[in-house]
Amino acid sequence: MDRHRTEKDDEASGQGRPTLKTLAFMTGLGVTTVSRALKDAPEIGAETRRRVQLVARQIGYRPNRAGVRLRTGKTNVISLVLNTEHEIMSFVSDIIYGVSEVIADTPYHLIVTPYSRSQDPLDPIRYLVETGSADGVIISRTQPNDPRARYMLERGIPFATHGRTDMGLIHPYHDFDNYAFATEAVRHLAGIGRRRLALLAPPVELTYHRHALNGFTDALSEVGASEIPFNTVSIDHSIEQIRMRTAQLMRRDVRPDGFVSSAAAATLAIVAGIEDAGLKLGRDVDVVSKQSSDLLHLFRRELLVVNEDFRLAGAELARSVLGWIGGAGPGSLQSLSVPTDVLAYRRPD
Amino acid sequence: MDRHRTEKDDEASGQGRPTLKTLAFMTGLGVTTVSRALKDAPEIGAETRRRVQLVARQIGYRPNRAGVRLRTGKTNVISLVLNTEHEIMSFVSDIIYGVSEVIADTPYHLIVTPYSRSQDPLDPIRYLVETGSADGVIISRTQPNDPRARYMLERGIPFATHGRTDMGLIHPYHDFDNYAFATEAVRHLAGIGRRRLALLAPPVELTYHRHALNGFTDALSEVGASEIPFNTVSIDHSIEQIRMRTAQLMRRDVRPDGFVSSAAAATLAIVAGIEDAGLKLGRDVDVVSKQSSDLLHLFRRELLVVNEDFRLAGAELARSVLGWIGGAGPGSLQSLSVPTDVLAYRRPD
DNA sequence: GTGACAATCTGTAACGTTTCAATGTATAGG
DNA sequence: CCTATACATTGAAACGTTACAGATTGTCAC
Repeated sequence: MDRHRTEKDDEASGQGRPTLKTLAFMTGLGVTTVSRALKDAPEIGAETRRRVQLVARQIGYRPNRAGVRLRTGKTNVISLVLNTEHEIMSFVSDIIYGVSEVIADTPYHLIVTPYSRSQDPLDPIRYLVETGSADGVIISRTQPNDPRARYMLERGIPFATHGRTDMGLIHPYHDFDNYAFATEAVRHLAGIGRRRLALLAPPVELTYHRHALNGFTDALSEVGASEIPFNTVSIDHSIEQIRMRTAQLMRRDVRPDGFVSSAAAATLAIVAGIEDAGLKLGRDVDVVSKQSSDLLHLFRRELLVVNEDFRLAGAELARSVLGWIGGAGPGSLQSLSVPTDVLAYRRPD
Repeated sequence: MDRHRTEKDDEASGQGRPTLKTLAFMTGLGVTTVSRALKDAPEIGAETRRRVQLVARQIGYRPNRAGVRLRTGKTNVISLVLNTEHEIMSFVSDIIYGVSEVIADTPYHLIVTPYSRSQDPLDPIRYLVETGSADGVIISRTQPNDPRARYMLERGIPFATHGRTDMGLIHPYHDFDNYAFATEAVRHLAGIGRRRLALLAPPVELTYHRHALNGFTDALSEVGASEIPFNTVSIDHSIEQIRMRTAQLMRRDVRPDGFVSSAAAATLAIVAGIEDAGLKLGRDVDVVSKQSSDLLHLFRRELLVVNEDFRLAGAELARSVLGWIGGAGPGSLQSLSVPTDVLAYRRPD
């Protein structure tokens, strides 16, 4: 009764997911032929090919990922590597959605590989590469001299970075033009009469700190305004810290009459700090801020905003990785997203 | 020269990732023994076991996922199924981080499976189940009669829902107690003298719409306040729509003097609408809002907030799915998160 | 009619793992 | 001394796929 079922070639094969064997049985062909027919190999007769593909579609055949992966080493996986503590909130979901959009009609799956502040950022990358868990990787918080990018270049695994590196090595990236953002912001502030400007920059270790800073200082000298140093905090600091430092700064004799802020959440803190010091936004001081969703104008109408589209970034990053996997040259997979103009509040219609 | 390499048993095996074969060769044992030794099977000698495990650790052996998956059907994957359009922003990242935290020291990977508004929400679930792509699934936007939960229960695939169902079927879930939130919110508003309250509820199709609504109305009659209907919009509507409707409502003769808002982003819109109508928060009207990160008080100090911890939700959901996969009873894997008190603004120290 | 050649199709092996059914080796009981 | 019994270890097969080397046709030139 409990003899183990031995029907060697399970001709019935009505049970479970269809496999190549199922298709082979149904079409009366060999497994190899079916496999090749499905991928349009040239040595398969045109009619056979059509027949196989028809049957496959009818019964809803889907290649078994484990089978493919074991045989070929191809995982059909893109890994998005994220820092669990730093990444700004809406950022993450938008990037994910952007990536999803692009890989939706490919066989790729998106896996999220997190790492915490305490860890070496290289750890998750090493894991992915050593275990061969992904065909391509997307990283953020890119540094000028980024060990992760270097490591993956050495190992020859396709990846794309959110933000640029500066190591003289070529790899795909997508970046927001933070230099342009900062210059435009400064010009705008100068245009409305602001003369003493402060920059809330990204943390120094990230590449775009320099971009923002260079844009800021270049534009300062262009318009003849002066900088009020504000580099004891970055957008990575807590809301409370930024708020406190801003308030301190605003209580000084020589205080800024304009801010450039590299992140929306930080802007909330800046404004709070300004108001803590008893000053008023739009009268005593103006703030230009990046934002990734259209919320800052609800917060304070006086804010000046520039939009950064993270969903687009996600999509571009995914396209880049897929492109590299597909054999395109890494140098041709780099893109820079141009900031919108500085936008003042507009009453909704 | 280009003869294909035939060294059948690659005794050298110094190349590439170590496999069971590598370990077998190094220890002089059979592949089977090694496999069993690594998983502490009882019929393996104690010393052999130690020896194998030592060597495995030394050379950094990691089981090949594709091999395991092909042989056993176990994917070691948890899938988080997300709606690409509706999910509120910070929501997603926090959930992901919560899940990550829990699966960090398990062999599980997290894959994100998105679906768009246009799609049948059942589509991604069907895909996952049919292709056997995950050992467990997490879904959100749970409905009272949820086809996805029903489907997965039928197929016997472990899952957990963010939010409860109401079909008389038992499955793991994590939920925020929105009934308690709404009652507390109403009580608080009543406590500061508010008498005509409006509720900005979740969309009707989601289970927690009822929870919030019931809590709201129950507490209304308890405190003897009255409801100003505000059900032409839900938190799923756009910022602009909520803002407009709020403004309309606030211009009526009989207008609310208190709001209960089920989402932070929506609250920004409500406040904007209130101010569009020329009224002042804290004087003409008070608003109690849920929030998932501590930003609303920066927005307007007069806001009253209740915190919902999505990271916790993610962690609980992950624990539930893993528990079910591990054989625990689905009924024992349900949890409800109790709201904080209603919090007024407190000046930072 | 024979050989050459192209056009199609097919069996075998392998990827790394686990399960099944043995195999071998001591130990103890008779 | 033989046999039962437990213990430790093992090879073979299978999961679904693809690469490789053949195998089977039919066609055509001579």
